[in-house]
Amino acid sequence: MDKKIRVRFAPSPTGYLHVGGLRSALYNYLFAKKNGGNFILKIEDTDRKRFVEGAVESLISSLDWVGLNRDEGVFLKDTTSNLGDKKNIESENYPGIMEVGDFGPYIQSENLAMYKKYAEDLVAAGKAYYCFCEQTRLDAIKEERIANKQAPMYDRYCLKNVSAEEVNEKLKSNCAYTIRLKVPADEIIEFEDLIRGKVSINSNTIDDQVLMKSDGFPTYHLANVIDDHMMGTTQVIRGEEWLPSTPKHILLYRAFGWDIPEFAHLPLLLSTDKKKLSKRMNDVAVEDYIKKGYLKEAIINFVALLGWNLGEGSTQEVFSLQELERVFDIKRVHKAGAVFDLKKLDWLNAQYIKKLSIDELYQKSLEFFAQKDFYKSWNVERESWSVEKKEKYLKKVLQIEQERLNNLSEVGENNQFFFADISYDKNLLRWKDMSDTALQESLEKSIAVLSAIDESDWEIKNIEEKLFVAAGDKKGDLLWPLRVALSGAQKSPSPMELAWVLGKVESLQRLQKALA
RNA sequence: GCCGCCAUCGUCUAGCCCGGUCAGGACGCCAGGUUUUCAUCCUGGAAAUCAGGGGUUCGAAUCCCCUUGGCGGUACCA
Repeated sequence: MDKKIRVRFAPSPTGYLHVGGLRSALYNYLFAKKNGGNFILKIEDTDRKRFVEGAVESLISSLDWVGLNRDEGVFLKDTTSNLGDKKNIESENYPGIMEVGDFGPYIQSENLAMYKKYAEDLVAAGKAYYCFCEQTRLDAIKEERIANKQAPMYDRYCLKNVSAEEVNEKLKSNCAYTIRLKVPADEIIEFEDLIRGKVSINSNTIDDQVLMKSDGFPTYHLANVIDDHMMGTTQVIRGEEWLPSTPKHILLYRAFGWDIPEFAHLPLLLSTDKKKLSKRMNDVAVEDYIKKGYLKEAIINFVALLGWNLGEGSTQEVFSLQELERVFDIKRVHKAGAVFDLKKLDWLNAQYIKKLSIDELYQKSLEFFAQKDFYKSWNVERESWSVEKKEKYLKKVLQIEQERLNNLSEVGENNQFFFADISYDKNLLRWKDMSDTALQESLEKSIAVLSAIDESDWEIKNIEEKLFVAAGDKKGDLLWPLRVALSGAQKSPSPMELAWVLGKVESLQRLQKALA
């Protein structure tokens, strides 16, 4: 019987969650769900130089927003209520962060003593050694090796020249030290990657990796292996940048005598210049996409498709998270890197916006309306309106805009005539080479038609019907001037839609103005 | 430099394992249509000599070898 599947997403708090990280998280999550396993979030914060204040919280809230729920690991304090009676303790190092589950700590900086102990065990077993070399010496040998066209590796000076007594003395006198892995020579290290198949590397090309830094923190390699083992991680699913260091990790698992998890290395996400997507470039933080008004469904769907597809002749491209949980197969993940191209995201987002109910669209749009100046002044000018009346009006606007929106931040943007008085060149009212009198007649006809419709019958269908009857086969003659009179714009939704949103009174007023 | 990974339309990709459809789909782009404009929607189109070269084979995107290119790693960063 196989062990219960346990996978984890393990970001470093060096900034916001970016799309590459989101994809790693998503694939881990999907793998867990598909296989009835646990999805865990741990934090790899062993590098205090690159630590960014608030990054842990930001990482978690992005993950939460997108809906990748964890079974264990690190949570924001106010989101732990639905986790049942799992062990639940407050983080030592991060206020407001909770660690939930039986395999903690889930934050590496809270586990320092353990890493140190295991590193020392390795030394005692002769599989690692103390190194007292200073950075200047390290830099020098590196330079020399590069000059000689050799791989810039550590020369094992401390292993060969420092005796056990000397080590003890230096340790006693508080000399700065690191602990290095003693990498065996002439060994072919081989492993089966879930995505790439067999990968092998000669141990001679692996440096004696530092396991414990002189500041008392473990390096990624040591900490990662130890807590993955402690957490019972069964599959390590991570970015391709880790592929070359996997043999080091395997060596460590072996040195400890532990079971080696399976590995899956995801292809990199590339920017349009085909370079690894970097945080330096804009538009990589999940938060940015949230702010721009992308729906989580679209982001998830898009990211899932970057390097994965259903296959088996299927051409399906629109997937819900729930669907992905059922059909995701890590074996179908691509090997090649994928360029992160926004065009398809926009299209997907538009698809998901169209699926929203008006209530949902309204709820999601409010915060974006609130940022718009045209909305703010409209809101002030309508202070006599009840909250319900405003809501009703906005929902009408949204109903018209729904099929025109690529993202929520565009809301109202292209239809500001719904919110403000309009001004336009009177010539715009003219349909083709219509004469002045024809234009006047057209506008008067519209006024007559709209006036005759009762407020209670003020529906798009009905308005349209009446207008079409009045227009006969010369629709442009009636509809174009009406549309411009209502919108003041060259491009806009149809006149019936405009009239419907604006209401009878305002529509008639705008028509009168056009006539004047 | 050294080590490793990868390679099908502009982009995401199907097909490759088990050789044999004009190399299929989607986004984007172009054109036309859908009871005025915009959007939606529909239809059609351009778009990859399957990185290149050599094999194997009656036949290769698919199997083998070489080359090239791209990317990643080469830290007391992750």
